Amino acid sequence: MDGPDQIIPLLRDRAEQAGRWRPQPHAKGAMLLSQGAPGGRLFVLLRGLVKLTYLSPAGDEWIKSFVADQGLFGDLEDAPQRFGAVALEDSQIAVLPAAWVNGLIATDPAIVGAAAGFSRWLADRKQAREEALLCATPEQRYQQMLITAPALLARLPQQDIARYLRVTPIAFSRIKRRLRARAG
Amino acid sequence: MDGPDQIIPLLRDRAEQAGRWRPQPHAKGAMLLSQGAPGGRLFVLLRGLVKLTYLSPAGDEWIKSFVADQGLFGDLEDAPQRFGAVALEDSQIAVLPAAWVNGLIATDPAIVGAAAGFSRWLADRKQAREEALLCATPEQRYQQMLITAPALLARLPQQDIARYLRVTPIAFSRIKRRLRARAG
DNA sequence: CGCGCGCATGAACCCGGGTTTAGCCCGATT
DNA sequence: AATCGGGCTAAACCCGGGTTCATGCGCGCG
Repeated sequence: MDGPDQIIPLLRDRAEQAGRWRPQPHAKGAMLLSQGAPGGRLFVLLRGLVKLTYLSPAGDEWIKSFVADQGLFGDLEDAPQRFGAVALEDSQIAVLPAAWVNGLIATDPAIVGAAAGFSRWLADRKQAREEALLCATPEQRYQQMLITAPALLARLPQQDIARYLRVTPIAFSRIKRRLRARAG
Repeated sequence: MDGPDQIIPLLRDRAEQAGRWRPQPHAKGAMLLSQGAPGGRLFVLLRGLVKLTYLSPAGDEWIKSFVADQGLFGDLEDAPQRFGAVALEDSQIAVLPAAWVNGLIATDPAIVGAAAGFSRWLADRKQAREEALLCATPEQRYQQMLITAPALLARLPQQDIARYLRVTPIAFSRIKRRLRARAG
């Protein structure tokens, strides 16, 4: 189950040949994608950290996932964006039109396999996220994160960790205190 | 965004030609798939109703989704099953080996498009489910279901609706009472 | 240098969901 | 017909998360 590492170099190579490779810097805090805006663009994160967010009807922000260092996000469908994206660190990002990428996936033999592998990897992660949201408490999700993604945790503001665990920052503070009290 | 309706007739046709089409009846309550068992099989539901379930470490069952009347479930990966499946009504189901289906998807030109369409449809539904779990309360999720899937709700036991909304049956009972009190 | 703003945390209170126990209804079994 | 069992609901109690208000800290800006 390979992540985005297989496909990004391929995308970069093909995009460079097509003269479409124009990575751009985005400052910490920049909104890269706003929910509801027209979609159809694939974002290639080359360096930095990004959060993908849902906006609830009540106006609260909840975090779908993070993309760190190297990764892909966006939507290959030409439909309104279902989620937003905000840079949490200064980031380097290239943007590719979904139509062009879809054409590539349909024709380029080397891309096909990498795209399929990335899709499987993504589906697997979504499955795990769904299972965690359904089966685990916020505290259990945090403990899981402590094990599987300690480096990421260190880079994230408490607010965003909380919004990812699906609690308020205050409740997250209490969770940490509970764990401190239990473990020393 | 098409559902499974496009691809099922194609799968049936190809499977019949390969002598692999053997639909079998399963009684209400039958466990079709148990979490952790070897995967690699695609289930084609032709009639009936099935729930897909996660088992939490604590032993509680939570419902990932329902498949009604006509649909596909299972896993095309050859990995341990991430979720279980139980028939909620007497059902008619054909089982196809994932390896064979994957071969079909790789070679049969008519299948390719239908499979891609189904994948998009599935990804879209997963996205919606994730957003609902993150952004909405159990009560809001129930109200949404009342609008979008009233026919399904009528066929489901209260327990399973609750396990899908991610509350206990008792809390679901309270939610319904609250809504009754508010609306008459 | 001091001011202010945002982030993290703490305390107090409320509310909704989990848990336990009990009662009801209905369908199936004997 | 009587009984048993499972599904649904109700009541009482507890706990964890949401909300609000307040404090402290660190950083940047004037």
